[in-house]
Amino acid sequence: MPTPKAPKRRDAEATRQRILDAAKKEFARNGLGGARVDEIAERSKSNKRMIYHYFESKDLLFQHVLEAAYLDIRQAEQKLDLDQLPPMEALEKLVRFTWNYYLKNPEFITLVNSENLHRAKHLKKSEMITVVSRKFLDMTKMLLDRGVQEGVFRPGIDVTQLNITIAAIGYYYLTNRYTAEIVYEKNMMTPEALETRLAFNVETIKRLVCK
Amino acid sequence: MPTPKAPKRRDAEATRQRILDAAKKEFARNGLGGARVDEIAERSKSNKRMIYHYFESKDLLFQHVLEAAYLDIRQAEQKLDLDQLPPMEALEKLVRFTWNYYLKNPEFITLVNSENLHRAKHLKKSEMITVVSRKFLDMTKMLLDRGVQEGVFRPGIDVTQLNITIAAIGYYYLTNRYTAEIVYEKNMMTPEALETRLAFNVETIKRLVCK
DNA sequence: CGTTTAACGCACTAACCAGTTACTTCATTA
DNA sequence: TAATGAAGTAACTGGTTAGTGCGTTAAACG
Repeated sequence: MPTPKAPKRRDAEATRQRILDAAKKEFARNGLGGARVDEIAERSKSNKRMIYHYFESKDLLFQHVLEAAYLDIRQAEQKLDLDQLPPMEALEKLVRFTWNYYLKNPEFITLVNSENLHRAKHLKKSEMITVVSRKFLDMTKMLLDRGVQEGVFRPGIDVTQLNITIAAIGYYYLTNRYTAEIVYEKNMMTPEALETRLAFNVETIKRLVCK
Repeated sequence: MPTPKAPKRRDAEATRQRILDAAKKEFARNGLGGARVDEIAERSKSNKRMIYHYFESKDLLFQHVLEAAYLDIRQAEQKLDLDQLPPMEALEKLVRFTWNYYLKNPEFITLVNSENLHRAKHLKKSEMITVVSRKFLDMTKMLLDRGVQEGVFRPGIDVTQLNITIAAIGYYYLTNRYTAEIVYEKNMMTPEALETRLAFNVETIKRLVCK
């Protein structure tokens, strides 16, 4: 008597999620163009037919992955509760959060890079992005205004420029670390190197906003 | 009588250069993976056989393009003559130069992005890079020391961190402008927007180094 | 002028890859 | 329990792409 075949469970939601997870890794590692649908199928322990069943095309799959990534970082930012802290402390918390998020979610950076190589054509189709982005802008605008009102930030700072700068000084360091290690002949990813950079970034932003 | 075929001139160096130029554009536009050798052949008014004759493989062609790009920016930096100016003015000149170089040579950014996606495997093989990078570091180190000695810069600033920050605040703005235009709902590339950003960057760096 | 060298280019191939076809297996529910 | 439709799979296809084989032609040089 043959061993009774273990009845294969079916779980649409779980399969969908496994595909999404595998796609995130593959897209982050190789970019949209370099990513292989076969690889995603294998890594998700599913198969190509299922990918096209749930996501229609490689581009649409990428769009889903990207949307999920943006949603995740914006949601995490909202949980920071910045209005519970004095402005300067809140700002420092935001700088540290941004750095640590990039560090712990390296896929985010590579996905965004890939999307910019494609001139944001996937993000343009997403309605969700506008909503979460506005919330993010509101949050930081509020922080900035509060800092000015309490007299700890100088007036006239543009929220967009500040946000871009906070992102830039962390993002650039991490995404360009491979070429930087050659140019500067240093290991950029030792715990000490990372700590040094974070401290430098906090200093940069504090000096930028202070009176 | 048919028009006699104009005898085709042969110029190895010119052909090589046309291939290199076309490759730079194609790699910058589509990344290493997305670039098409056929497209490079066509745009260079040569053909695929010539590309492989001069450059052996797609990867080696990419390496040549990347080396040329790094050499170009480093040479331009050396021409700034920063030691002819007071430290703070020299630093501002460097910040402005870096921004303008990225702006006028958008290929540079995309090539570097692509190389980092591939973990700098091409740059690792290049001996030239180390030489020009050291010169660049020497130049900025000298500037920083001079500023401290003259009492206009605070002591203890790390050259590498400073250089990375100067690059970051310009580079990030430009490379991520497509997604940024969606997130911030602003046009990032109008003359006014560019001017605003450059002014902000100068301010950021000045505040970072001042006492 | 004849021989050699190197630039040049057509046309091919072997591999690869996004997307599909045709089918089986399982879970739900009438 | 049988009908229905969704989940799941293997093998295939048409088009694309990096890389080549081989022949041609311009220039260099004795």
